[in-house]
Amino acid sequence: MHAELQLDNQICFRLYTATRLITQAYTPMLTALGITYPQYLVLMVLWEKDEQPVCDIANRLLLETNTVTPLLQRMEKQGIVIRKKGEKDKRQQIVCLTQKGKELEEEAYAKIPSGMGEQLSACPLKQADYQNLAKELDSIIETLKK
Amino acid sequence: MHAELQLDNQICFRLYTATRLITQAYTPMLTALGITYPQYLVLMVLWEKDEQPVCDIANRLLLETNTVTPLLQRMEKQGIVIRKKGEKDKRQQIVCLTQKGKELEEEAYAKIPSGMGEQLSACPLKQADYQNLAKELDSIIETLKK
DNA sequence: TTCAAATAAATCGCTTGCGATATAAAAAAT
DNA sequence: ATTTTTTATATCGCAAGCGATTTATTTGAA
Repeated sequence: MHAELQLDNQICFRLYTATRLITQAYTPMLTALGITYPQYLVLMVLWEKDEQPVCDIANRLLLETNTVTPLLQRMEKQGIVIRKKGEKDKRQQIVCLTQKGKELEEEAYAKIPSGMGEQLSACPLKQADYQNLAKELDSIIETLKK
Repeated sequence: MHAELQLDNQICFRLYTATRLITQAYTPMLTALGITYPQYLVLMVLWEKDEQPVCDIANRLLLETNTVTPLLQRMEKQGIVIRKKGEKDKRQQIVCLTQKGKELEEEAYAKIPSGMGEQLSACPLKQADYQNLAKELDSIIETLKK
Protein backbone atom coordinates (compact mmCIF):
# COMPACT_ATOMS: atom_id res chain seq x y z
CA MET A 1 0.00 0.00 0.00
CA HIS A 2 2.90 2.33 0.68
CA ALA A 3 4.08 3.62 -2.68
CA GLU A 4 7.57 4.13 -1.27
CA LEU A 5 7.84 0.42 -0.58
CA GLN A 6 6.78 -0.78 -4.02
CA LEU A 7 9.34 -2.61 -6.04
CA ASP A 8 8.46 -0.60 -9.12
CA ASN A 9 9.41 2.61 -7.36
CA GLN A 10 12.83 1.41 -6.28
CA ILE A 11 15.83 2.82 -8.10
CA CYS A 12 18.00 0.41 -6.17
CA PHE A 13 16.13 -2.63 -7.44
CA ARG A 14 16.58 -1.39 -11.00
CA LEU A 15 20.30 -0.87 -10.44
CA TYR A 16 20.61 -4.28 -8.85
CA THR A 17 18.76 -5.97 -11.70
CA ALA A 18 20.49 -4.08 -14.50
CA THR A 19 23.86 -4.88 -12.97
CA ARG A 20 23.06 -8.57 -12.71
CA LEU A 21 21.74 -8.76 -16.26
CA ILE A 22 24.68 -6.90 -17.77
CA THR A 23 27.09 -9.07 -15.81
CA GLN A 24 25.27 -12.11 -17.17
CA ALA A 25 25.65 -10.70 -20.67
CA TYR A 26 29.40 -10.49 -20.12
CA THR A 27 29.65 -13.99 -18.74
CA PRO A 28 29.89 -16.11 -21.91
CA MET A 29 32.67 -13.91 -23.30
CA LEU A 30 34.52 -13.80 -20.01
CA THR A 31 34.16 -17.54 -19.56
CA ALA A 32 35.81 -17.98 -22.95
CA LEU A 33 38.78 -16.05 -21.52
CA GLY A 34 38.67 -18.10 -18.32
CA ILE A 35 37.82 -15.19 -16.02
CA THR A 36 34.91 -13.75 -14.04
CA TYR A 37 33.53 -10.23 -14.09
CA PRO A 38 35.26 -9.05 -10.89
CA GLN A 39 38.50 -10.56 -12.20
CA TYR A 40 37.97 -8.59 -15.41
CA LEU A 41 37.68 -5.42 -13.33
CA VAL A 42 40.98 -6.19 -11.61
CA LEU A 43 42.58 -6.80 -14.99
CA MET A 44 41.33 -3.48 -16.33
CA VAL A 45 42.97 -1.78 -13.36
CA LEU A 46 46.24 -3.59 -14.02
CA TRP A 47 46.14 -3.06 -17.79
CA GLU A 48 46.02 0.65 -17.08
CA LYS A 49 48.98 0.43 -14.68
CA ASP A 50 50.81 -2.76 -13.85
CA GLU A 51 52.42 -3.55 -10.51
CA GLN A 52 50.07 -2.06 -7.98
CA PRO A 53 49.67 -2.90 -4.30
CA VAL A 54 46.46 -4.58 -3.19
CA CYS A 55 45.18 -1.45 -1.50
CA ASP A 56 45.44 0.65 -4.67
CA ILE A 57 43.45 -1.93 -6.63
CA ALA A 58 40.88 -2.07 -3.86
CA ASN A 59 40.60 1.72 -3.75
CA ARG A 60 40.19 1.97 -7.49
CA LEU A 61 37.34 -0.54 -7.44
CA LEU A 62 35.88 0.79 -4.18
CA LEU A 63 36.16 -2.67 -2.69
CA GLU A 64 37.65 -3.85 0.59
CA THR A 65 40.78 -5.94 0.84
CA ASN A 66 38.76 -8.80 2.28
CA THR A 67 37.11 -9.02 -1.14
CA VAL A 68 40.15 -8.28 -3.25
CA THR A 69 42.69 -10.48 -1.50
CA PRO A 70 40.88 -13.79 -2.15
CA LEU A 71 40.11 -12.61 -5.69
CA LEU A 72 43.81 -12.05 -6.32
CA GLN A 73 44.69 -15.37 -4.72
CA ARG A 74 42.41 -17.13 -7.18
CA MET A 75 43.85 -15.12 -10.06
CA GLU A 76 47.36 -16.03 -8.96
CA LYS A 77 46.40 -19.71 -8.86
CA GLN A 78 45.14 -19.34 -12.45
CA GLY A 79 48.45 -17.82 -13.53
CA ILE A 80 47.00 -14.43 -14.46
CA VAL A 81 48.90 -12.40 -11.89
CA ILE A 82 51.68 -12.89 -9.37
CA ARG A 83 52.15 -11.09 -6.09
CA LYS A 84 55.51 -10.02 -4.69
CA LYS A 85 56.33 -8.40 -1.42
CA GLY A 86 56.77 -4.62 -1.56
CA GLU A 87 60.36 -3.45 -1.27
CA LYS A 88 59.83 -0.03 0.25
CA ASP A 89 56.86 -1.11 2.34
CA LYS A 90 57.04 -4.73 3.39
CA ARG A 91 53.37 -4.79 4.36
CA GLN A 92 52.36 -4.41 0.75
CA GLN A 93 51.84 -7.11 -1.81
CA ILE A 94 52.56 -5.75 -5.29
CA VAL A 95 50.32 -7.37 -7.88
CA CYS A 96 51.88 -7.91 -11.32
CA LEU A 97 50.43 -9.19 -14.56
CA THR A 98 51.94 -12.40 -15.87
CA GLN A 99 52.49 -12.90 -19.60
CA LYS A 100 49.13 -14.64 -19.67
CA GLY A 101 47.52 -11.71 -17.89
CA LYS A 102 48.97 -9.30 -20.43
CA GLU A 103 47.86 -11.39 -23.36
CA LEU A 104 44.30 -11.40 -22.08
CA GLU A 105 44.10 -7.70 -22.90
CA GLU A 106 44.21 -8.29 -26.65
CA GLU A 107 41.80 -11.18 -26.41
CA ALA A 108 39.42 -9.06 -24.39
CA TYR A 109 39.74 -6.17 -26.83
CA ALA A 110 38.96 -8.46 -29.74
CA LYS A 111 35.86 -10.00 -28.22
CA ILE A 112 34.26 -8.07 -25.43
CA PRO A 113 33.38 -4.55 -26.62
CA SER A 114 31.91 -5.89 -29.85
CA GLY A 115 30.13 -8.71 -28.08
CA MET A 116 28.51 -6.36 -25.61
CA GLY A 117 27.57 -3.93 -28.37
CA GLU A 118 25.82 -6.76 -30.11
CA GLN A 119 23.86 -7.80 -27.06
CA LEU A 120 22.79 -4.25 -26.39
CA SER A 121 22.04 -3.45 -30.03
CA ALA A 122 18.32 -3.93 -29.43
CA CYS A 123 18.44 -1.39 -26.62
CA PRO A 124 16.87 1.92 -27.67
CA LEU A 125 19.37 4.01 -25.71
CA LYS A 126 21.59 6.37 -27.72
CA GLN A 127 25.15 7.44 -27.13
CA ALA A 128 23.91 10.53 -25.32
CA ASP A 129 21.68 8.42 -23.06
CA TYR A 130 24.63 6.32 -21.97
CA GLN A 131 26.65 9.43 -21.24
CA ASN A 132 23.78 10.77 -19.24
CA LEU A 133 23.43 7.50 -17.37
CA ALA A 134 27.14 7.54 -16.60
CA LYS A 135 26.87 11.04 -15.16
CA GLU A 136 23.90 10.18 -12.99
CA LEU A 137 25.60 7.06 -11.67
CA ASP A 138 28.74 9.06 -10.95
CA SER A 139 26.65 11.49 -8.89
CA ILE A 140 25.28 8.66 -6.80
CA ILE A 141 28.68 7.04 -6.40
CA GLU A 142 30.30 10.32 -5.45
CA THR A 143 27.61 11.01 -2.86
CA LEU A 144 27.79 7.61 -1.21
CA LYS A 145 31.48 6.78 -1.22
CA LYS A 146 33.29 7.68 1.95
CA MET B 1 45.70 1.72 -24.15
CA HIS B 2 42.36 0.52 -25.49
CA ALA B 3 39.79 3.12 -24.50
CA GLU B 4 37.06 0.47 -24.62
CA LEU B 5 38.82 -1.44 -21.86
CA GLN B 6 39.26 1.46 -19.47
CA LEU B 7 37.41 1.26 -16.23
CA ASP B 8 36.29 4.86 -16.55
CA ASN B 9 34.48 4.05 -19.77
CA GLN B 10 32.53 1.13 -18.36
CA ILE B 11 28.84 1.63 -17.72
CA CYS B 12 28.76 -1.77 -16.10
CA PHE B 13 31.38 -0.86 -13.53
CA ARG B 14 29.37 2.23 -12.62
CA LEU B 15 26.22 0.16 -12.24
CA TYR B 16 28.06 -2.41 -10.18
CA THR B 17 29.55 0.23 -7.90
CA ALA B 18 26.39 2.31 -7.53
CA THR B 19 24.45 -0.83 -6.66
CA ARG B 20 26.94 -1.87 -4.02
CA LEU B 21 27.09 1.59 -2.47
CA ILE B 22 23.33 2.02 -2.36
CA THR B 23 22.94 -1.44 -0.87
CA GLN B 24 25.52 -0.47 1.75
CA ALA B 25 23.51 2.67 2.46
CA TYR B 26 20.46 0.50 3.13
CA THR B 27 22.34 -1.90 5.35
CA PRO B 28 22.23 -0.13 8.73
CA MET B 29 18.47 0.42 8.46
CA LEU B 30 17.83 -3.12 7.27
CA THR B 31 20.07 -4.56 9.98
CA ALA B 32 17.92 -2.71 12.53
CA LEU B 33 14.97 -4.67 11.11
CA GLY B 34 16.96 -7.90 11.13
CA ILE B 35 16.95 -8.40 7.36
CA THR B 36 19.24 -8.16 4.34
CA TYR B 37 18.66 -6.30 1.08
CA PRO B 38 17.59 -9.34 -0.96
CA GLN B 39 15.26 -10.31 1.88
CA TYR B 40 13.83 -6.78 1.75
CA LEU B 41 13.15 -7.29 -1.97
CA VAL B 42 11.28 -10.52 -1.24
CA LEU B 43 9.28 -8.73 1.43
CA MET B 44 8.32 -5.94 -0.97
CA VAL B 45 7.02 -8.58 -3.36
CA LEU B 46 4.97 -10.19 -0.59
CA TRP B 47 3.71 -6.90 0.85
CA GLU B 48 2.24 -6.18 -2.56
CA LYS B 49 0.59 -9.60 -2.71
CA ASP B 50 0.83 -12.22 0.00
CA GLU B 51 0.81 -15.97 -0.57
CA GLN B 52 2.79 -16.41 -3.75
CA PRO B 53 4.60 -19.49 -5.03
CA VAL B 54 8.38 -19.43 -5.17
CA CYS B 55 8.41 -19.14 -8.95
CA ASP B 56 6.28 -15.98 -8.97
CA ILE B 57 8.62 -14.32 -6.49
CA ALA B 58 11.63 -15.40 -8.52
CA ASN B 59 10.06 -14.09 -11.74
CA ARG B 60 9.22 -10.78 -10.16
CA LEU B 61 12.81 -10.31 -9.00
CA LEU B 62 14.32 -11.83 -12.15
CA LEU B 63 16.18 -14.32 -10.00
CA GLU B 64 16.45 -18.09 -10.25
CA THR B 65 14.95 -20.46 -7.75
CA ASN B 66 18.41 -21.63 -6.75
CA THR B 67 18.88 -18.15 -5.34
CA VAL B 68 15.38 -17.62 -3.99
CA THR B 69 14.83 -20.99 -2.33
CA PRO B 70 17.72 -20.71 0.14
CA LEU B 71 16.80 -17.06 0.74
CA LEU B 72 13.27 -18.12 1.69
CA GLN B 73 14.58 -20.95 3.83
CA ARG B 74 16.61 -18.46 5.84
CA MET B 75 13.62 -16.13 6.09
CA GLU B 76 11.46 -18.99 7.32
CA LYS B 77 14.04 -19.85 9.96
CA GLN B 78 13.88 -16.21 11.10
CA GLY B 79 10.09 -16.38 11.37
CA ILE B 80 9.40 -13.79 8.68
CA VAL B 81 7.60 -16.13 6.27
CA ILE B 82 6.25 -19.65 6.23
CA ARG B 83 5.94 -21.95 3.24
CA LYS B 84 3.07 -24.33 2.67
CA LYS B 85 2.55 -26.86 -0.05
CA GLY B 86 0.32 -25.71 -2.93
CA GLU B 87 -3.13 -27.28 -2.95
CA LYS B 88 -3.90 -27.12 -6.65
CA ASP B 89 -0.32 -27.74 -7.72
CA LYS B 90 1.57 -29.90 -5.26
CA ARG B 91 4.92 -28.95 -6.78
CA GLN B 92 4.53 -25.40 -5.56
CA GLN B 93 5.52 -23.96 -2.24
CA ILE B 94 3.28 -21.03 -1.34
CA VAL B 95 5.17 -18.38 0.58
CA CYS B 96 3.14 -16.51 3.22
CA LEU B 97 4.03 -13.60 5.47
CA THR B 98 3.92 -14.31 9.19
CA GLN B 99 2.64 -11.72 11.62
CA LYS B 100 6.23 -10.64 12.08
CA GLY B 101 6.68 -10.35 8.32
CA LYS B 102 3.58 -8.17 8.08
CA GLU B 103 4.66 -5.95 10.93
CA LEU B 104 7.99 -5.30 9.24
CA GLU B 105 6.15 -3.30 6.59
CA GLU B 106 5.26 -0.51 8.98
CA GLU B 107 8.70 -0.52 10.50
CA ALA B 108 10.25 -0.32 7.05
CA TYR B 109 7.89 2.46 6.02
CA ALA B 110 8.79 4.45 9.12
CA LYS B 111 12.54 4.17 8.70
CA ILE B 112 13.75 3.31 5.26
CA PRO B 113 12.44 5.87 2.74
CA SER B 114 13.36 8.75 5.02
CA GLY B 115 16.70 7.21 5.89
CA MET B 116 17.61 6.78 2.26
CA GLY B 117 16.43 10.28 1.42
CA GLU B 118 18.73 11.60 4.08
CA GLN B 119 21.74 9.69 2.80
CA LEU B 120 21.12 10.84 -0.73
CA SER B 121 20.28 14.41 0.23
CA ALA B 122 23.76 15.55 -0.78
CA CYS B 123 23.28 14.04 -4.23
CA PRO B 124 22.69 16.75 -6.85
CA LEU B 125 20.18 14.64 -8.81
CA LYS B 126 16.63 15.99 -9.06
CA GLN B 127 13.35 14.16 -9.19
CA ALA B 128 13.43 14.31 -12.98
CA ASP B 129 16.93 12.84 -13.05
CA TYR B 130 15.82 9.84 -11.03
CA GLN B 131 12.87 9.31 -13.33
CA ASN B 132 15.19 9.51 -16.27
CA LEU B 133 17.59 7.07 -14.65
CA ALA B 134 14.72 4.68 -13.98
CA LYS B 135 13.70 4.80 -17.62
CA GLU B 136 17.21 4.16 -18.87
CA LEU B 137 17.67 1.25 -16.52
CA ASP B 138 14.33 -0.18 -17.59
CA SER B 139 15.50 -0.06 -21.21
CA ILE B 140 18.60 -2.03 -20.37
CA ILE B 141 16.66 -4.52 -18.25
CA GLU B 142 14.04 -4.99 -20.93
CA THR B 143 16.70 -5.58 -23.56
CA LEU B 144 18.66 -8.14 -21.59
CA LYS B 145 16.00 -10.15 -19.83
CA LYS B 146 15.01 -13.31 -21.61
C1' DT C 1 64.15 6.35 21.44
C1' DT C 2 60.07 4.11 22.76
C1' DC C 3 55.57 3.26 22.58
C1' DA C 4 50.95 4.11 20.71
C1' DA C 5 48.20 4.72 16.62
C1' DA C 6 47.49 4.00 11.85
C1' DT C 7 47.94 1.19 7.73
C1' DA C 8 48.31 -3.12 4.56
C1' DA C 9 46.96 -7.74 4.08
C1' DA C 10 44.91 -11.70 5.37
C1' DT C 11 41.51 -14.84 7.65
C1' DC C 12 36.90 -16.29 9.21
C1' DG C 13 31.96 -16.74 8.85
C1' DC C 14 27.87 -15.82 6.61
C1' DT C 15 24.62 -14.43 2.69
C1' DT C 16 24.11 -14.01 -2.21
C1' DG C 17 24.05 -15.33 -7.10
C1' DC C 18 24.35 -18.73 -10.32
C1' DG C 19 25.69 -22.94 -13.34
C1' DA C 20 24.69 -27.67 -13.17
C1' DT C 21 21.97 -31.22 -11.71
C1' DA C 22 18.20 -33.91 -9.26
C1' DT C 23 13.40 -34.94 -7.98
C1' DA C 24 8.60 -34.78 -8.05
C1' DA C 25 4.38 -33.41 -10.09
C1' DA C 26 1.70 -31.67 -13.92
C1' DA C 27 0.86 -31.15 -18.79
C1' DA C 28 1.24 -32.66 -23.42
C1' DA C 29 1.85 -36.01 -26.85
C1' DT C 30 1.31 -40.55 -28.57
C1' DA D 1 -3.71 -44.94 -20.77
C1' DT D 2 1.09 -44.58 -21.18
C1' DT D 3 5.00 -42.17 -22.26
C1' DT D 4 7.41 -37.92 -22.96
C1' DT D 5 8.13 -33.28 -21.97
C1' DT D 6 7.71 -29.42 -19.23
C1' DT D 7 7.48 -27.08 -14.92
C1' DA D 8 8.35 -26.09 -9.77
C1' DT D 9 11.45 -26.59 -6.35
C1' DA D 10 15.51 -28.05 -4.19
C1' DT D 11 20.53 -29.33 -3.71
C1' DC D 12 25.49 -28.80 -4.56
C1' DG D 13 29.68 -26.33 -5.42
C1' DC D 14 32.07 -22.23 -6.19
C1' DA D 15 33.06 -17.10 -6.53
C1' DA D 16 31.91 -12.78 -4.67
C1' DG D 17 30.97 -9.15 -1.05
C1' DC D 18 31.42 -7.75 3.43
C1' DG D 19 31.45 -7.26 8.80
C1' DA D 20 34.58 -8.50 12.23
C1' DT D 21 38.95 -9.67 13.70
C1' DT D 22 44.14 -10.72 13.38
C1' DT D 23 49.00 -9.97 12.23
C1' DA D 24 52.83 -7.48 10.57
C1' DT D 25 54.81 -3.20 9.49
C1' DT D 26 55.13 1.66 9.40
C1' DT D 27 54.19 6.19 11.07
C1' DG D 28 53.78 9.52 14.62
C1' DA D 29 53.84 11.24 19.15
C1' DA D 30 55.64 11.57 23.72
